[in-house]
Amino acid sequence: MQLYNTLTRSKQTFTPVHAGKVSMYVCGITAYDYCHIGHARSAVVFDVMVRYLRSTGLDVRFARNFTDVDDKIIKRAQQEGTTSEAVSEKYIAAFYEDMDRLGILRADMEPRATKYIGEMIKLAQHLIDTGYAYATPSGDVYFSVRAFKPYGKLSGRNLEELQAGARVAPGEEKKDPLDFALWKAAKPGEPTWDSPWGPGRPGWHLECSAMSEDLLGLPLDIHGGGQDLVFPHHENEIAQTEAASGKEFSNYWVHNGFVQINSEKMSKSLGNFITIRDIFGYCLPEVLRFFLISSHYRSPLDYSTEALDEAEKGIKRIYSALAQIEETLAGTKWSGAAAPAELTQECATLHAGFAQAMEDDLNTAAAIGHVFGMVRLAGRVMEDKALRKSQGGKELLESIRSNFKEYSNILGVFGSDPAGFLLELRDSKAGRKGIRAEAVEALLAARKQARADKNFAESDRIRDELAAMGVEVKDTPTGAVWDVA
RNA sequence: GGCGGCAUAGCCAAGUGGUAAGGCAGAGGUCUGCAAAACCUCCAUUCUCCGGUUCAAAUCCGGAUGCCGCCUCCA
Repeated sequence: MQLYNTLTRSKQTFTPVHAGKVSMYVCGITAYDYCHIGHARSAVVFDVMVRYLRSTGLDVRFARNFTDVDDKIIKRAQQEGTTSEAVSEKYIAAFYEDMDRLGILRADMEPRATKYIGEMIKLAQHLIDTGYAYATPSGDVYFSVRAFKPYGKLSGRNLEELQAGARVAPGEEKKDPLDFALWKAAKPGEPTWDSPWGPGRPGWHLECSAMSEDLLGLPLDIHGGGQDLVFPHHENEIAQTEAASGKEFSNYWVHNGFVQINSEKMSKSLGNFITIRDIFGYCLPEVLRFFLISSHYRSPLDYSTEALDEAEKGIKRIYSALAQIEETLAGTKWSGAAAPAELTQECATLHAGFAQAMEDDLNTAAAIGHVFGMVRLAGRVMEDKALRKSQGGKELLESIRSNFKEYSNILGVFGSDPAGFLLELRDSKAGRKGIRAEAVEALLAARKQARADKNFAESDRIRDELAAMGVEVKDTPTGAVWDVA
């Protein structure tokens, strides 16, 4: 497949180091708060990437870390009068809750920084020994950025540019403002570990270098994360790993675009910060997931409830088709007629189109276009009264159904039981609009009686009353069902 | 100030040299007691603007305008 590589700023054909196997490392969360929609996007993007690579037969080994020692965690622990460990445990548990609901597969390896202190100390010591790092009298260890010549290759910056923006915090003993911390000397009230430089804790960038090499070996095939990690986090990881090993760190660097609110970056300081669980209070998790994959992973994505509503309509249409397919295939009598060749051909073309879109830098937006094509095709088959009862129609619907199975395994959406999902979706919308199911059912019972009495005026009056509540009534051969407009 | 990205219909969104996917909304039709869903048809001679290269440009080049991101923790 073609993958956009931040390192080369171009799409490249993805070729793993070892044929048939892929090593992939994605920077996970710092566990100090509930995950927000940006975390959701990153998680979904790389989840789809793993699922897709696996669907093509590749053996993917996937690692995603948890940062469980960090300034923000320490600060949070102090605010809450608890320990860093308690804070990170709490938010890692919350991460799993949210991500499970979003349909994110567990990574094969989910290392935590605090379990890799020994490896990090070794790596820092090695960098000191080889002249890439130095310890200060107070017990900090810094990486000498100028000692690593390719520094800036990922983010496309030169040292002079960086020099202008660099700054030294009071109390730091950096030899150069560009240098960054590998190890931080202990401060009162912080978690510490013993090291050759005295008690302290690791700097943020070091963990990914230590853990990825230990778990996956060098070079990695793919290293991923949010766009904001390009600089300085990933740049610093490259410096650490490549200086220490003399090897390339990762062949492909993949970064997902931001989620924005009103075309602006979401951030706590702007007060436009939305957590995943906030959104789950509004719509079903699968709606959020569908929204996140409905545009290309590198584009900025503007969040709004209106956008979620639109995603909800889209996924509803897909599930409605799936439900109808199930219903049709539940029939038992089939005539011998074959399906028209052009419909069979269209099915094959759409299916190939889906794969081509995924091959092109994981273009889920284009892929979903083909999914809708498949929905329309199914609709045409079932619309034709003869075709829907024919052997050929049955076979076509079966292959459409099996294609959808494949799409759902790759995209992680529309894999639920269709009828059940549609009911859940209805209840979700009803809850949002304050519609009570019992009230609707009571009116429907009255309408049923009116219809039985051929009192269509009354029947329509009740329909109008329900419509005013935002409830749509559908008459089916097995009785009336309702939905929320 | 330095670096980078984006600009496609009412809205969302693919498309990076061969004559504008898809979704939502909208219009007409089939079906229906009436509806809804579904299906069919229609809905950008045109891709922010101005130049240029080319047989051919939304796509490449130059310029302008607007929006956004990074340069500090950040998915």
